Amino acid sequence: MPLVLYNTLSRTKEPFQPLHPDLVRMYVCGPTVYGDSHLGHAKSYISFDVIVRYLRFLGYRVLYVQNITDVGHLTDDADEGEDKLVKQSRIDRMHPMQLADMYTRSYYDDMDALNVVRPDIAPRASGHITEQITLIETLLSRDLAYEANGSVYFDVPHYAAYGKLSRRTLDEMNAGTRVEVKSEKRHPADFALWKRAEPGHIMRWPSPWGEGFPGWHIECSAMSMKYLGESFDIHGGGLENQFPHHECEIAQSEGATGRPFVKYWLHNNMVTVDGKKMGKSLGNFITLKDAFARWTPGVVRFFILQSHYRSTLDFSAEALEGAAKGLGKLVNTMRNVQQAAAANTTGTPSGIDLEKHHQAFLTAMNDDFNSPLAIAGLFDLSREVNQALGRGTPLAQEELNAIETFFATHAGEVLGLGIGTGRELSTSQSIDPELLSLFISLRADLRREKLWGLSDKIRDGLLALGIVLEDKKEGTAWKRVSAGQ
RNA sequence: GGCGACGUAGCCAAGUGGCUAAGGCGGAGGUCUGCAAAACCUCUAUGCAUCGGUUCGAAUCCGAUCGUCGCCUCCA
Repeated sequence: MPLVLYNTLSRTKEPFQPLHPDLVRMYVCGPTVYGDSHLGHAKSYISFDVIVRYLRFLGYRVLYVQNITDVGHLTDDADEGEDKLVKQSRIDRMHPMQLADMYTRSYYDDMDALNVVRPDIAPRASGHITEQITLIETLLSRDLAYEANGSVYFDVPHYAAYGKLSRRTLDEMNAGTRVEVKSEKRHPADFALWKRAEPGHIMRWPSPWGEGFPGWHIECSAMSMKYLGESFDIHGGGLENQFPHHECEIAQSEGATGRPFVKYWLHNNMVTVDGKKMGKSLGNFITLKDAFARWTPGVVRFFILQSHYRSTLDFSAEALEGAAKGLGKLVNTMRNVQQAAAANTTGTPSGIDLEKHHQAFLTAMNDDFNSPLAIAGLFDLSREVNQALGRGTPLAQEELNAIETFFATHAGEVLGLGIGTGRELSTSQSIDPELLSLFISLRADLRREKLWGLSDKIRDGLLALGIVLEDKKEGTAWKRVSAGQ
């Protein structure tokens, strides 16, 4: 089955056909950097990370652009609304750009920990004011925008296709109680392309309409088209950006170019807590830095990938603990294979059909990136492998290597779980392996003498330091306390 | 008020017309082990919010009802 993906534009799964045969151009809405990232950010960026990784795995060349929003958006629709970055910087007594830089670094720290591949281009809104002004001028010249008191608004009633992504009509929006009529706007649905800066406003740039700053949606249109062209393949983002943000992006972009903007719109669903959206407004968010204090980044990543990107994912400590155990099982299997391989024996084929598992993985991922189903397949393989290892008859070196490669590729690289790639996404501090092997050797002597009390003292003592010992036929293996503890 | 989702075992979560409803966690029992740990084996939803309907056949399609949530203001 070829790759199909759910396109919000059509509300159906469509076969994936990039505009150019081997090149995929993809844009994902990045964070507004005025605070630490939380689990919701992780779900979004891990989801699109796996999509990028999988497309590359399929052989596509992917150009991945993800912006950093450092201009901020207004906290409300009124003229006196304050830029979130400016507001936070006043609270923190920092320059807005200092704040933006601080949280940009914080964001990448968290994403690096989660093994999220960095975008190929990470443009900042503040660095692309010129491009945004140019785009606004184009819209003005096309009579799709108008100036009012130093601000510029998009003229929504003059743009017929408005609403095609979110499937809303202007009538419906008129009926809505939450769209306020602004005196400057000709129509309640009109949205700002450029805002006049009031005297105290710190973030301001010169423009043909006086000093001001860009509106809430124009940056993504300007930057995506600058780096990916007027038409590109995939645009991703959180579900809550579908309207108005992405609807406005389409209007601005297609209004300016007259060409289709994006072929596939992908939206990830949210992380919930007790069934409610995790977000800044509710104050129920868990920052990634807090989460990492309790679970390793790998566990967080695994937890997120165990549900589909278009499903909501309910956070609870119990669910995270379950994910930690599950990931530990896969990591153990990998370790078992590596230990068996280290024994360097000649052996017999186990009958494990890796090609079958590969096909199952492709089938799962080709169906709109069904990572939970793909992971279920990894557990199936894991069980087969452990059965084979426990059978007593050693496996051939080549087969063990093939299994190791399979895990390293599918779980480690495509899903980014780090398994078998030498990068287990663990935060625990390292322990000297040579010192450890001395203890293990000492304990082996004690066990030979059946001095169980002393040997158990070593095992318990190491456990207290976060090391688990496992006595096997081939000898004693050790590992850090299972991922996530 | 408008628009749109979702409701599968104690928890997380696949499955969207057809063998006995994936997988993980948890739980019960067992094998292995000096004891553990790890691993493996067996069991753990006659049932997919409820009630109707369509169909030879529905968790899957349609309708109603109940419940939860999202968007309509910045938000991944």
